[in-house]
Amino acid sequence: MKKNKKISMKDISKELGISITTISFIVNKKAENKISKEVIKKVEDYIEKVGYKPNSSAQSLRTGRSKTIVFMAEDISDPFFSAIAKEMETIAFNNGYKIIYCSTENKKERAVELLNLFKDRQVDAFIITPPEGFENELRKLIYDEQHVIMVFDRYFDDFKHNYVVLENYKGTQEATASLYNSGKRNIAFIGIESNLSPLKQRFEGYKDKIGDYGLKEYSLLIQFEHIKTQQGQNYIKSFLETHPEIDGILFATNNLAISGLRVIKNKGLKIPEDLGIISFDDRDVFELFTPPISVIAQPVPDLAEELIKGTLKLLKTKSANEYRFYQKSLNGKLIIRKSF
Amino acid sequence: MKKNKKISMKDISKELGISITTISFIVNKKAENKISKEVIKKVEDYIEKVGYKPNSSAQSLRTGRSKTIVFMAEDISDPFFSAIAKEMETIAFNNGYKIIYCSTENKKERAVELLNLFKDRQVDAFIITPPEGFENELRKLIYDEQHVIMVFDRYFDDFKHNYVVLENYKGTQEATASLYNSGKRNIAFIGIESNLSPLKQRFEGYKDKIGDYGLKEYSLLIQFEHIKTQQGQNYIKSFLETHPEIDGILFATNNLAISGLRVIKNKGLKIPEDLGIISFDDRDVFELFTPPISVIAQPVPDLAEELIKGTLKLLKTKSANEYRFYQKSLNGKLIIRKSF
DNA sequence: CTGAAAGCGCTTACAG
DNA sequence: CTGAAAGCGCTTACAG
Repeated sequence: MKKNKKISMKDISKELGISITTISFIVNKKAENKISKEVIKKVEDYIEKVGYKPNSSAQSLRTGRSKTIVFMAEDISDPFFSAIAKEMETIAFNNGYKIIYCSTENKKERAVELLNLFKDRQVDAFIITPPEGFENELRKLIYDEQHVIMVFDRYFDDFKHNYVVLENYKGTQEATASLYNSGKRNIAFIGIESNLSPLKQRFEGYKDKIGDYGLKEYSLLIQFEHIKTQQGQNYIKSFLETHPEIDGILFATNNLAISGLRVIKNKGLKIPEDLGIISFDDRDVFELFTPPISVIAQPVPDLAEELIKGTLKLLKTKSANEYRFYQKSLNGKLIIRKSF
Repeated sequence: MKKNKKISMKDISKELGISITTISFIVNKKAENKISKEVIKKVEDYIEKVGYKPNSSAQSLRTGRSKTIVFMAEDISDPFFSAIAKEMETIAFNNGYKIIYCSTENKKERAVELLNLFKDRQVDAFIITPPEGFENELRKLIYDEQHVIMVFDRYFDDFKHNYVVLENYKGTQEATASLYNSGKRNIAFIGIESNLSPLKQRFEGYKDKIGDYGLKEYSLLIQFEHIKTQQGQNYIKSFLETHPEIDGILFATNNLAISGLRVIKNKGLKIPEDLGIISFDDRDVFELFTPPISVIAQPVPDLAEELIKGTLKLLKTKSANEYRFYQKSLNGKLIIRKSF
């Protein structure tokens, strides 16, 4: 079946009459000051010629490191997470790491299942967007010290961990302020019912700002599973109908805004005349919408870079036994278009 | 560092006084008719209790199979490919396979690089969207018979291979017909300059249909790297300006349509009055656009299912030495909205 | 029905 | 500067 049998160190050793040890050192670039220049050259040339690649399973078995990172996204098909995945890819590969992806769908059970699937499977690091209720599993995972754990998009207060997140509180403060500055005085917040840090902080940012202005608070929190459903749209619709005075809406996530925009279109409401709109996260659809929707954009390339570079750094320092927490919080970027 | 050392078969063997062989059979469900019920029970209970998981590197090293599939997408951050990735995920995991992703960006050099990165690294299968000019590498890869190779989204005529693709020719025929039936008589095709099968066939479908109607052909082919750029938009703009009689446009891909819609918006052209529009591939933005854009949607869940199930099937039959080509061609779905 | 043993392809401590 | 050898944790042909 396998036509050309793969070549191993043993084969090279026999062919060149050089010990496996020496070859291993050369392959792993640990030959400096140990092996003579001629031998190195000879081996490297031969490796080049036959296209030898070390067997990674054997390496992993021997070293306990697999050069594999699991990216446990909330949903790999979400534009935000897939953009992050794309950005991380090249940096990971350039450092000899491969990335396995999976999606928790923000469900604790699913996350636990996935974790069990990968936990003992020779994975070096996890980049995780933990769903609600995942604290204990996460804490255990960190405590075990078997893997590097990098938490993304959210974090927990009750224990220390590595994370890369956004300044969500600041983001909605700014967003609320810009709606206010355009003259809106009945500004609503449409968010998600959740204890996850970004969702809570986005709500807080709005509430505090509204408080500063002495305005009335209007808020609708939708359950995660209804964000993209007709049910979710119905909630938004009746929310708007019970509060016809609302003249501005801040959507806490892009998917929420998309559901909201469907409702607004169906009701024939005019943006920005009837309603000023701003959303978290940028997407093509916001720019192409009529009128274009203002957003607080997340700095995807920066987030991705922090995530993967941080993880790789921890992977290195961990084996050197110098462990420090990696915690980054980046600012969102307000992009004003024509929606208020 | 590692707090709780992992348990191995040897540990279980010592603990229970049962040979490693027996334990291996039980773990691999090959114990039936070989090992007594009591021993099986005893071992299984112990495994359950201590949460033993076999070391996958050791398994891979021994068997030569890694239970890993590489998904070499054109671009994992593209909504189409990330949706496919998401759909494949669960089925793969349920069958004990993990998926590593990467993006070729439709560049041959990048694809070759990625291939070299993974080729000898104990990967069982590749699901590939090959870029243009990748035929020879692909052919070699298939000929080597080291991996299962499943080609996605496009195929090559000059050699036989497994693939899952769309009926692109039919798709643009239908699209052209529906533009015609709405009264448009100067229908243009905006596509990509490429020899890749879907791109060629989409163009062919349009040309043949236009020929059937005895209409004049208008076409603009843009290079892959300009699809999302300002340059690409400039091409579209001047194309429309040199042919002001054009009253309908068929866009060959979603990204092309998005660039086109930007141009149309900027020029203040009215859809559907001035221009009827239809695009390949569905996206949120088309539904939310004013007016909503008609599309030929690809059946993402079906494509993904065929892809991963086909790959898993080949992975099984290959080891059983019964090799047949897996070739599927699915129909797109015309979704009529308000854009003509 | 069960077990001893070889070997997959590496890395690395040790010896010289 | 170089090599012999142990061992990572499995699977599987072979023996009984």
